[in-house]
Amino acid sequence: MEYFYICGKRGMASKTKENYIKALFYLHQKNEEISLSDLGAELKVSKPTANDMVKKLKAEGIVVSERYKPIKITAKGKKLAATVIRKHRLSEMFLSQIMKFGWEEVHEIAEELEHIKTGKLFDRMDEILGFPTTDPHGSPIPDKNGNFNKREYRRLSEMPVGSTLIIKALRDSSAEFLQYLNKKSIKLGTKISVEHVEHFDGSYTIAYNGISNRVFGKSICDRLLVEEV
Amino acid sequence: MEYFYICGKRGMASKTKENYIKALFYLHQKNEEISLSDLGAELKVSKPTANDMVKKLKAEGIVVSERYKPIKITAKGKKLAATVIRKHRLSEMFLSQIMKFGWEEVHEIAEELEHIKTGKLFDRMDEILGFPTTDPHGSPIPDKNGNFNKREYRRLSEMPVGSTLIIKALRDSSAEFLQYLNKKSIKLGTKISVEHVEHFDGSYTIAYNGISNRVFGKSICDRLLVEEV
DNA sequence: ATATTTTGTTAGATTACTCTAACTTTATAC
DNA sequence: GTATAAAGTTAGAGTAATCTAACAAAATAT
Ligand SMILES: [Mn+2]
Ligand SMILES: [Mn+2]
Ligand SMILES: [Mn+2]
Ligand SMILES: [Mn+2]
Repeated sequence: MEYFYICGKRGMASKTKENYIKALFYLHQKNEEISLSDLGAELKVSKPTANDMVKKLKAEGIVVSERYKPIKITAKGKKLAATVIRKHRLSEMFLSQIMKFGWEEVHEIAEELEHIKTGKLFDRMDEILGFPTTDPHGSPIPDKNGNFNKREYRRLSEMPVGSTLIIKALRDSSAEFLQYLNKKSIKLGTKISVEHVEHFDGSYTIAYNGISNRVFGKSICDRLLVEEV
Repeated sequence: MEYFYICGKRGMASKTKENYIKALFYLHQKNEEISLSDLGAELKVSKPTANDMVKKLKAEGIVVSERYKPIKITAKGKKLAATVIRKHRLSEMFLSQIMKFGWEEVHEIAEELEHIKTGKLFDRMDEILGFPTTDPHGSPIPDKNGNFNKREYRRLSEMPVGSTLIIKALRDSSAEFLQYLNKKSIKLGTKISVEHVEHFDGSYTIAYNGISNRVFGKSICDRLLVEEV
């Protein structure tokens, strides 16, 4: 006998599905075509598990996929992803600006908040925050229609000696990296000037906050997104 | 082959279990001994479903139960319930005071927020709110050790003619009742005086907000908790 | 004291999500 | 071009939460 299994309203994506959709969206940004292995790795699940879910998402029109072929996210999938990412980033901004959490603390909490169904919670956050366009790590907050107003920033590691720059966003928002930046007093908006580039190892010598001669390795400069003043 | 199925950290109650624990706590407040039928009804699940969960909760020391005997919640169960209720009521207070939601809107959102694992979210709410002791409906917020500072208010329906009272809490926090109170401009803290009691049907004629001769039926007066001025 | 109703239990099944082990297909390397 | 490696699939199974149908025990009513 059939009965309806209710996880919230009918047709609504579960927390698990939402996490898959988000992962698919992030992977698609790096590479149009998504592999099952990457999807599994991203979500820390086995390939058969990821495969099963891809079949379900395919049936719902969220991805297209054929046997042995890479997965592609559909327009519907991207829109769903955007609504979850919107909830995530508005939450991070709210936690940071209104509740005074550090930018290294907000992601973990937002990872849970993003699955809350009641949309007006996020609309109210949006309103209280004054309709922000970026999250505390400089990533864009999609609008209610799922459109990202994506700014194309350059990596600090690409910029020449003599540049005067502002830190606009991060390519890594892990708590570890953010704690490192805290220690170095680097924030979004910090103005820096490139004093020297060591071409041998890609390290940068920069000045900021009135102090010069500060050295950062290539891997750090690769993670910092900047804009010319 | 056995493996660990992780829903959050090991030993942590799932969202479903938390809802059972909360329901058990509420039922225990009305009646020390809890029936499976009541538990099922409260959570809108079948008796076998409730029965299965009770067996699991028993194995975890959250309830005591024997075949065909009523269920009792243990001290451990009460403490767990209190932490969920604390999250719920702090959330309601935050949504109401800081995010300016109506008291009729907060319960639904808090029902989801209460399951968020990250404790510091609620500690920060507590701090921002100035360590409140009651929620927007006048119910006590348990402290971090699970202690309720329960005030024993009287029902308006028990009070005699001539009483001067303040509305302190509600015995029903459904959106429908709260919307009714909104329409009648009744809030927590509203000062009323009992002008007449119709013993035939239990209806009350009261004055408040400078207007007298306002009639409320018994079922309404039964839901309002008051304190003498 | 028996009949009826309520309450609780058992059995069998479904959905969602996950795993490991074994296999197949496709890609890469030499 | 075959050998090896990587990626994807299938099969079988487990946990958590839920259901219905059928039955058993306890409480209530007559
Ligand atoms: Mn984040
Ligand atoms: Mn998440
Ligand atoms: Mn509530
Ligand atoms: Mn809940």
